[in-house]
Amino acid sequence: MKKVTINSVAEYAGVSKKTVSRVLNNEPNVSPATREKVLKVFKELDYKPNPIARGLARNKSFIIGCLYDNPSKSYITRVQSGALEACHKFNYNLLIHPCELRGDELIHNVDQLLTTSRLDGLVLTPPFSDSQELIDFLKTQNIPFARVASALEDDTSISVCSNDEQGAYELTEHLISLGHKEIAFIKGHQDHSATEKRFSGYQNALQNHGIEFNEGLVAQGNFSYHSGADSAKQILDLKPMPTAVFASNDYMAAAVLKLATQRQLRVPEDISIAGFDNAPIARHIWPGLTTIAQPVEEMTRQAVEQLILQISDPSTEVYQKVLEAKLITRESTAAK
Amino acid sequence: MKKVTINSVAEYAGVSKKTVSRVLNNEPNVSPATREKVLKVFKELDYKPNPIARGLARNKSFIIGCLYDNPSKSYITRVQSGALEACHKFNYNLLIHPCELRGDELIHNVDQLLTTSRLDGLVLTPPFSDSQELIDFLKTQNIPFARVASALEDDTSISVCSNDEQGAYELTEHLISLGHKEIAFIKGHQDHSATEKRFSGYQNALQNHGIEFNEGLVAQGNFSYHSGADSAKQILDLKPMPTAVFASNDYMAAAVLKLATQRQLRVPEDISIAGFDNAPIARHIWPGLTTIAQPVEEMTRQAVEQLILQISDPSTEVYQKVLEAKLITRESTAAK
DNA sequence: ATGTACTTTGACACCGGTGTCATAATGTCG
DNA sequence: CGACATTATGACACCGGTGTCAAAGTACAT
Repeated sequence: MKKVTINSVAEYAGVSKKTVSRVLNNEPNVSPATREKVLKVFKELDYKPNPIARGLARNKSFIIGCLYDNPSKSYITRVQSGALEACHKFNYNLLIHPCELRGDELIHNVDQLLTTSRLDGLVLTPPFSDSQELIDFLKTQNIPFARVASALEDDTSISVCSNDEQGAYELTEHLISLGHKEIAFIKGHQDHSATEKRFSGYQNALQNHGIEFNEGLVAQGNFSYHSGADSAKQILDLKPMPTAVFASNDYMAAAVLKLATQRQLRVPEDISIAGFDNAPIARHIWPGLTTIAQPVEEMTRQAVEQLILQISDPSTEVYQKVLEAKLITRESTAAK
Repeated sequence: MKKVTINSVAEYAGVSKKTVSRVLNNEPNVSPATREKVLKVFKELDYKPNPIARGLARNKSFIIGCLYDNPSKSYITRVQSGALEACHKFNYNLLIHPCELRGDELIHNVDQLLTTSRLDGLVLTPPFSDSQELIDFLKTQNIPFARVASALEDDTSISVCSNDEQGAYELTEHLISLGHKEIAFIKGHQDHSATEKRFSGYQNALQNHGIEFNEGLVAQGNFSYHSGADSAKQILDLKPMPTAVFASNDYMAAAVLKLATQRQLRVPEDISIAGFDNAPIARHIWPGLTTIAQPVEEMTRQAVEQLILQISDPSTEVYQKVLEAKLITRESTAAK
């Protein structure tokens, strides 16, 4: 089985390789008869253009990179799944690149990635989507990128996020409507912009319902299950114990639930617990977690799709979108 | 900032591009003085070879593809993490490709992937690592591949797996040693070879301890949480109810735990529950799940590393390895 | 028939590397 | 010191596409 290249196709069809290239790329100025003829040869020889050769000629790789540093595996797989969907639609491929936000090496690390892989663009997921330093670097390097779930104000770069603040507001309101007044809150990782958004949604809801904010009910987590366990201990040890806990993500909420159960507390009778994200674990435990569903796949899908459009036509208008988050009530919250 | 290519380096160093290429690839027949000189220019100009051009010349892409179709997100991220580790070590990249095992399109789908992406090799994860059809296809296409966690007997292709049967045996023995005799079992997905391995480990342990195998205690799952929930219902409805449940993975075990808790059963006092895989969820719920830890990252890391060695030198001996699985006891199992 | 504008086509250089082979430089030994 | 083997180097084609530009073909108006 010999290799089928543009040359063999051209020879077989009796035209020049340039004409074959024209047909391949749907360029104008090919007579219908010629086009037909070449297309037939494509079929006969089962010709598939070599993306590497094309990449060399066009100085493109047709590969999008996805940067992440996130403790939540389910978040990452959801991100990947949305990104892949968009990539496949445009015949791009996805290269995944976990790396650490902290440390001076970030820029160097990304630089390395770019020069060794010749990526056409980057999708930044939290916490990278909030790193001003990284964004500035990418701009100087002229690398197209899109931000997912970023709170940074920058209308010169693509951004798709969901309304974290509103989601947190609704969830808090839900707890308040159930009669809760002492609602503890576990914050997320300091480097993630979502952390402040969710926190202020919580604060605003309290305020608008005439409940005084109490600093003592707030614990600092970092989105990891482990940090949730530490915060849970801190909160459940409070006297009096709050009647509800709102954790900034489901993993931390699961940790609260675990400790509460260990201490023989009944959930939700003795204490209500809520999370954020609607991660799989939220419905895999008992009681299921009341939470906020974020459209992670959809955010990433749109971000990557826009990124690819931007790459193929840099004059495309910069896309900025805020998607809605949705309250999901399960068994972990109940009236006081 | 101009582009630095092999040509500019050659010109700047006053040598031919071929000599630069020699230095780049550590080829012999370059005088130490010349090599030194060229290396210095590399540094001065901050030269990075273009992998696409190299790929075209060598007919290589330096990309490994990873095929998966697995309901467990944590399994997938663990696979990816091991694969990435090996890829980065050899300056390869990883392309992820979720696809469906079922359907006639599998071969076509993979064929498509290969021709459009020019992958240098494929890592097959369950259930693909057990698909004889796919393996035969890859062999005819002469595509290097490595199997992860496959039970298929084929000493002509790279394989790294863990000892599922022994793990299941040990876990069952653990339950028996706690005094359990009615141990229910939830099987995994029929397409996964691990399913039969784990099942026979369970059966063998029963037999060696003089406990009669009872078909009625076996439920058919498919590794998904949902199937675990169905099986849980079936098992907890049995009269008399078994005193222990061994699910073929942690997600299904978590589903059993959830239903048991919903029914006010105390775990492990009323019923012991065990899983397999040591997925994150095993320690995120209460009580924590007794389970078998599989070295997923390590399996994949070794598989990909060997795959790359195989690619760079096809005469490399075919690597086949079985890693050990390890019993992890937590709170979900106790004496009867 | 001729001029003009537009469409179609192909020759050829180029992207940035690698492989082949001829040639130049150097080393070895009688 | 000359004959020969060995090492170092570069010229050039090639991988499989795309971009540029000139030339050939076609349509239409005058």
